[in-house]
Amino acid sequence: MNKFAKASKTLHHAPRTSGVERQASLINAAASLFATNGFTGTTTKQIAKAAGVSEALLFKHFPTKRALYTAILTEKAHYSGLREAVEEAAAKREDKRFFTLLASYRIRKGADPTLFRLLLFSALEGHEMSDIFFRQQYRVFHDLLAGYIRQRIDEGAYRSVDPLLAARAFFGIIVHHRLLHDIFGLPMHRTHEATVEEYVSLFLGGLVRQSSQP
Amino acid sequence: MNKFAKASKTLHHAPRTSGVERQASLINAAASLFATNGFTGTTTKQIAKAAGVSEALLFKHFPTKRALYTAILTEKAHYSGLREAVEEAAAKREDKRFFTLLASYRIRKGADPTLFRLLLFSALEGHEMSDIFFRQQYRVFHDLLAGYIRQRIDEGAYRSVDPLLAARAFFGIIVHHRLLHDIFGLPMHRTHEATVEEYVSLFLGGLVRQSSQP
DNA sequence: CGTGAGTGAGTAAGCACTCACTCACGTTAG
DNA sequence: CTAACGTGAGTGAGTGCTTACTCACTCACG
Repeated sequence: MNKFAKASKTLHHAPRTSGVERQASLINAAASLFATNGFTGTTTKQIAKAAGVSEALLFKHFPTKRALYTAILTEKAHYSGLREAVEEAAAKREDKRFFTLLASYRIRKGADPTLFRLLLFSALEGHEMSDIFFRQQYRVFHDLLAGYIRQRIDEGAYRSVDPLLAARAFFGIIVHHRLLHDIFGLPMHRTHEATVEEYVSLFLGGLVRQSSQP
Repeated sequence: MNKFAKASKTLHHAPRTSGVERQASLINAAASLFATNGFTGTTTKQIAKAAGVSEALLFKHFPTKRALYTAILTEKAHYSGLREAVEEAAAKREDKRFFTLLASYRIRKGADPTLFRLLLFSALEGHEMSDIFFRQQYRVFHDLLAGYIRQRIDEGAYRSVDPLLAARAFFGIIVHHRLLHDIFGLPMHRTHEATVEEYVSLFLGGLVRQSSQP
């Protein structure tokens, strides 16, 4: 990581980068291009150019274009530490906070659509890593959500719905929002926060007015 | 349509097909391939083979591969006559039927995922016809739904929610269901009818139990 | 001076697309 | 009734270009 100090010795010729750094920069460049143009829509020439190296070097690091794609999906499959915060809200039975956390993790200012696009492309194009990528990015929260709903039904707090379908419904609202705005390019019509609040309120409270006058 | 009678005259050489028929068979073959592999993932050779003609003939009908893709999106942009049935339910204020109709139009036995896949691919790959295709396939019902919800809010039947967001939430549940099953290949865990009913009930009634005991 | 980062110049296969051509068939001139 | 003809369906064999991938090679650095 202290390569820069050494690099100053040789000014005229480019300083050499370590293998892991180069690999990372190739993965980043490729991920962005694959997310934009898909697997078949991206050429190894484009990737090499974006990473600032020759195509030959790309193939020194990854034996095939497909292997590079696989490496990206494997690397990007890791998720951030949202789970802990969500589980805390779940333990305290803070329903609104629980759902708001889940929703605003995906609906927020400056959320990067790269992962979402990669996920969709990999599923549509039928890449072999698609399943694993899907499971890691998606299934984790899906199961967490379904488990919480089941628990709250058992406690009598929620209506007796199908927990799996309810979880999918909530995810549907969120995922669809991203589909509309990140993929189809629809403009936002409310702020992220107001949108999340409305979605959560709708999901928890439903649409039909509960008769307060009998 | 009586080409086959004439065909019996000449056995050794293939009977000729009219231009419009050939065009239609090319569009069908191409639509299926584009839906499966995307635009860049499909070759003109594959399309020609699937339609049973030479590549040269394909280019007699469509000047470029892109023109063929555009022709498909234009043709497939038309939707069936669901709107009338939905508007009838809306006029009668049959809430449950209204939402069930909309949902079961997309969630039903043997629903063809081709259109959905084409829509997703065209949006992801950024084709110029994507917008029009999206509008025709999607926006129509979206606006219809938002309009109905707004009306029912004015009549005091629904809670005072944002009609646009509510419409998107409902569509989200449905679209996400198709995403999971048609694109990600998740198995169904209930019947189509039971699933639709649960989704509609969830959307209309919400998740949280309404306190019947004060 | 050995190791490994890095590349220019390939290669064979595949790509979208073209061209010169054949042939089926309905129309029409003799 | 037939023969010549025009039109349009249909194709085999290309075209130039791009693709994923390779190889022989250079050179920076510990």
